[in-house]
Amino acid sequence: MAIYKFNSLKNELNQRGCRLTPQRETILNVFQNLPEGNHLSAEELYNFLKSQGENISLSTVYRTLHLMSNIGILRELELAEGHKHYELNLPRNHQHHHLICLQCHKTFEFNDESILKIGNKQVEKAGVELLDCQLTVRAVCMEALQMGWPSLLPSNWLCSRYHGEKSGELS
Amino acid sequence: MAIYKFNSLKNELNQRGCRLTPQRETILNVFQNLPEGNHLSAEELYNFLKSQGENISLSTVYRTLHLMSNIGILRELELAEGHKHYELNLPRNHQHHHLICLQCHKTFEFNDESILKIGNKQVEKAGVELLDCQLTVRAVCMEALQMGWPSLLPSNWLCSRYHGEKSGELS
DNA sequence: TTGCTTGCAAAAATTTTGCATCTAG
DNA sequence: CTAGATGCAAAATTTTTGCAAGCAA
Repeated sequence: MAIYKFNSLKNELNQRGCRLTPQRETILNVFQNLPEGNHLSAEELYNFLKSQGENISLSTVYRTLHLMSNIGILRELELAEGHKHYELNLPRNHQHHHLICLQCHKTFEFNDESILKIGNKQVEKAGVELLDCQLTVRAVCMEALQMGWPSLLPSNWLCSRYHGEKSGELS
Repeated sequence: MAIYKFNSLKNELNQRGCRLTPQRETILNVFQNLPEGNHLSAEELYNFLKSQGENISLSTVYRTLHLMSNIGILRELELAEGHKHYELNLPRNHQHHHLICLQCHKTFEFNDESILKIGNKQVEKAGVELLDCQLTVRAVCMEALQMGWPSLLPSNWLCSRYHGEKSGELS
């Protein structure tokens, strides 16, 4: 389950002149233990760490998220409004994709191997190196459709599933 | 070139209990005249409008961008760090996708018809209605690779192409 | 040791909101 | 007319930064 053990992370970082600090290790661990399909924003990660007794500053959280995304260890997700979310960037063949309802921000996940093939084709054509490849489908969910979206939907109606920004909580 | 004429936009809005105001029309026009491949953030749109002598408040810009994205007239892009960008959500068969270098934020566009097919399959399976379907590929560009990314890349090196957040300016 | 990292607090950047006023339908 | 929209200014949110002190390699 854990993709990055202490040493592979260390190498990954050292190779770039970065260091493996306890904070970075802790943060990566959180992501490794996150059930598939969950993802965290900077703030959520910060609060989660705090709730676990880990005292890592919010700046460090932001800096770590950036670092790990730029390296390709994490992937940055743009699901609903507000903040970015992050999750582990699994080996290519395990990457999944997202379908989001713009009404309730509910997120569905799906896999499709041909997506990576498309990404690879483009990457090859452009002569660049692929880090992450994600398909994002924005849609309107069944519940909103049943409520009569678009014309009959009360302007401030909220899906029963809508709860703030998130689609999935840390269980 | 103009997808939405006055009346189709009006219908699109009225159908949802929204009104066609001069501000909304002006903003849509900006997007319709934006060369393909360009996209604007809220701030950029606001400044552009100002430069054209249009006095539309920043709040209205934000409110309009949200409205139009939720309706499916605009699509929200998550290219590089910082702010969201928006562009016209062209008819399905003209949608394009993005490849972004995480080092220089340079954006390449590409088309691939099979992507929409994948999106449609998922949308059908989930019983939702598709609004937008975009593949985002994050990568490291050739210039960074030539500089020796990852190991040899000076930590604060910037691609020659890097210029702030944007990949393309309003010409 | 040396230079990358951290935490803190302050600042910047981005987005949202309340409310009085205005206006499209 | 009336519900929806705007502009303004203030507030909230989200993210970045400078700098002294700490620590991995």
